[in-house]
Amino acid sequence: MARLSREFYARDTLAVARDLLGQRLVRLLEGERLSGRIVEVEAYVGETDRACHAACGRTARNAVMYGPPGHAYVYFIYGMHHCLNVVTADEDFPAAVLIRALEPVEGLATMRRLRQGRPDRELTSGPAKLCQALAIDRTFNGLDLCADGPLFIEAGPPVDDADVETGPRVGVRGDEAALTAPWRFFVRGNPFVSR
DNA sequence: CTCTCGATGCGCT
DNA sequence: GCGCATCGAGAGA
Repeated sequence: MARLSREFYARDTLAVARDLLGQRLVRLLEGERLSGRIVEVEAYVGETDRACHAACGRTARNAVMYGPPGHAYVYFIYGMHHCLNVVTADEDFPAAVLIRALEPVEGLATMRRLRQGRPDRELTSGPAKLCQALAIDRTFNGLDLCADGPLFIEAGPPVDDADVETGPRVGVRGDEAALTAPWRFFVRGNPFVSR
């Protein structure tokens, strides 16, 4: 399967979020492929989105969101967790899609080890869980997903509109618009969708 | 099953 | 200092 192109990411963020469902996130770890099917994402769109990390303008932390599309934006949260986003839309417009859940496909044994023997259902059913299962940390911040590197997204079988469900984003703070925007996209009925 | 709460590092006000 | 795009343990039902 082919690696997704820069053009895929250089589109409207909500369209990218929708289309990321069904694609394959791949992590190369010591020669092994760890991968999963993307089943849940959330869009964060520009400085007017009060839940977006760029809501207060550009800082050192969110600078990658202002860069070119197709790069990883990885941040550290709650003193112990990492979350993975992919940068979308045009350069200088801060937007990204948070990868919230995967259905594990390759490298299950290694994922179980990295997740300290948690049940398979809990290997990648959350944004910080999947980073732990795929050994993704801050050193991946700014990584080009379109280049020849240890982290990328491959094309997978598309998800039919009938199987896509949307809703408000999980765990966000902000104004009324940020709390109610239906910018969470997930595969209906998939057991690896968070909560 | 549901709910509550503590852990823990760091960027930003 | 404050607050965070979370997780998992523990308690109760």
